[in-house]
Amino acid sequence: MTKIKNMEEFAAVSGISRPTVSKYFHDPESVRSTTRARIEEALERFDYRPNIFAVNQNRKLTKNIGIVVPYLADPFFAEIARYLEQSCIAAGYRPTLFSSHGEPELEGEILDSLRSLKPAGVLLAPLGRASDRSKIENFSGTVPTVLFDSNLEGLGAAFIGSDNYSFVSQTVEYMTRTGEPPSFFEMRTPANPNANKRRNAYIEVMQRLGFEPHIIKIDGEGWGFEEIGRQGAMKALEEGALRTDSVLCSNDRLAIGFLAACYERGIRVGRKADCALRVASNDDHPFSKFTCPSLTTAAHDYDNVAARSVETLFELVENGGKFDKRTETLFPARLILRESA
Amino acid sequence: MTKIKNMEEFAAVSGISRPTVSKYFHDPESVRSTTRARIEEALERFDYRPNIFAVNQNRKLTKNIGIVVPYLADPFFAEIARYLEQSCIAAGYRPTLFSSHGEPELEGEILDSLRSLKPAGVLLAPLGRASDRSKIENFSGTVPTVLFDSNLEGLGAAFIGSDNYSFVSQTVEYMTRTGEPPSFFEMRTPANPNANKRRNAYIEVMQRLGFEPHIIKIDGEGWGFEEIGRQGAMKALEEGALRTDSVLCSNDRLAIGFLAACYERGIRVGRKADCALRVASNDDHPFSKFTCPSLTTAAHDYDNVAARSVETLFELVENGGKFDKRTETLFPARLILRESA
DNA sequence: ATAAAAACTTTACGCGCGTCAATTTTTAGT
DNA sequence: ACTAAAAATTGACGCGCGTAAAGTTTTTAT
Repeated sequence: MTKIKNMEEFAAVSGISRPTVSKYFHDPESVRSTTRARIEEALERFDYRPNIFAVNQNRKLTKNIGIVVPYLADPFFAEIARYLEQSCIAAGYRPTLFSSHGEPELEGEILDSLRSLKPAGVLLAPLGRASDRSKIENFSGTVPTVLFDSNLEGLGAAFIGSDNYSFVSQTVEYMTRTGEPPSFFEMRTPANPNANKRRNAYIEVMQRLGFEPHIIKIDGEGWGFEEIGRQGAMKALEEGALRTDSVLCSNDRLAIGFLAACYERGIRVGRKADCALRVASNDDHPFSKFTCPSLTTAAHDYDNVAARSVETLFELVENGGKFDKRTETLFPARLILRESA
Repeated sequence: MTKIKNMEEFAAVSGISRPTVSKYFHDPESVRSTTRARIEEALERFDYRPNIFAVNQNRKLTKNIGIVVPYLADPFFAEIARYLEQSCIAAGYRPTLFSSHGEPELEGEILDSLRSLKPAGVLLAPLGRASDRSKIENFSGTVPTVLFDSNLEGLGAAFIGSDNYSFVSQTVEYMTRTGEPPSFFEMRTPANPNANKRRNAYIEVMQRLGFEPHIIKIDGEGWGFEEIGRQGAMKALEEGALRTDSVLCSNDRLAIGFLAACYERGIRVGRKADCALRVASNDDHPFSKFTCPSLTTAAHDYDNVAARSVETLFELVENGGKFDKRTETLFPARLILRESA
């Protein structure tokens, strides 16, 4: 079996001219079926693959897609990244995964190095408040960009995410229907814009239901939400900051910390009679099934968010990188009843 | 400010010849300091970056490095990947992160697409038992490869990981010293070779200490360890499979499931007097601090494993991709005492 | 100051493939 | 079977940069 060095040689052994072979690799459907058969048969025998660097150098538009998430150590983002990756591959693109690791500077550097990859498009879940708006604006002006998970108003060609109102209204309504109205437990300066939407939704829903909103704001910076939640909960429990026996955490990672604090202090959490506190939350984090007690939460529509994100990006790419107007697509949550509330 | 299209133009505005500019980008130290100053001054004014595809097409050795982990939704791997990424960047390389997502076929596809990236080297944490040995053997014969976390005997130019004996001996010795000897809780057919080493270490240590080993093997396939651990624990607790009040789990993710099962069944876990069971584990998973109770475990030496892995890879690359003989470097564990045991 | 070494410039080729224009072959349609 | 349309071939150029050879300038050392 001779080694095939380049497309020239491969064209020779397959009996097809190089330009036609090139066309085949660009789009197999673009050549006659008999030709395609001959190329694919040669492909079986010689396992040649076009030099990816030469291809990308010459194509005006590459098949590269960048996927950027804010914090990969959060399994939520790892899961969604997985789905996005697979969808891109299935569509014939080459995804590359990046994590900002919670650092705004790194997010900027990623966008820089992404630019030099000349990607056909980018799926970007920004850090949020900490993001360099102007940098992202500049970037998405050059590269077709779809934002997901975390919305930065007006940035990117489209945004796909979850409807935070749907999350909070379901959890609040459930808790008020089955017991006392919840306090809202969140970080004082949340990194993520979803947090603000959730707080506002909490206030609105509580008022609509005729209850007075009560928000517990805890200190802490960074992306170590579990620890922040744990310490914040310790403090809140010590100070008796809860008005009722119900708490709604802004997100599951805070709730994980909250439950850990309750356990440490010997407070039984759950909806059973012998429990002193009910805790619910939002996100349906992969671990929320394994907390003690298991966490009642509102689940993202993972699949739809991810699927719609890639769909939108592909539309954007095929549309030349521009949409007439920026769209925002929000998917509702699904309430997951477990033991904690 | 004129747009710089290529190195030719950049060389012109910087007043240096293109070959010298090319040399600069390959290694800034390789040009005279006055020359370097002029280039860097021009760089300030024009922010030009060499076309990465053209560079990689022509260089015999790229600056690309592949990082492959078996399961990115496990925060342990996300964390180690983060460290590896940053070390590579600091050394002037361009890392690309891949996850096999627990699927052997995907691991193979990643190696294929990695090959076409012509990487200078690859840091590979294989799936383990499910990996296609011959494929990895073939790959590491072509591409300088360092294995980490999960050892496949004889494969890759080197292996860097943790000393499983150190993990288990510390946890077993601690548990026997402070209470009854533990049973060992593990999957019947573990995906990871570390699991086998841990079981053997458990048997050895127990015998050395004069206790009879007792292993509880649970069913389950795949990478959803928490759920496997939870169900296995439910079954084991129902059947009264525990010989003593102590359990050592093969890894933290199983332990997370175990603790969830205990909580569901109302079994108090911990080292206090009112507790019925002690549970310890291995890995120091990022979440293990927030379990209920918090998990006593043996921690990987994350930093050293990661640092040594990249160091070894760089040595390998500088050594032309071959070592005289394959080395295995193991780092000992550090016992983390928390509440569960 | 002078010779040798080091660094730079000029010129030129090649990498592997995209793409175009002109030509030839194959397919499809009445 | 004849013609127009579709597809493939041939030949050639260019992408942006690595790299080598030969000549020129600058630096280092005696």
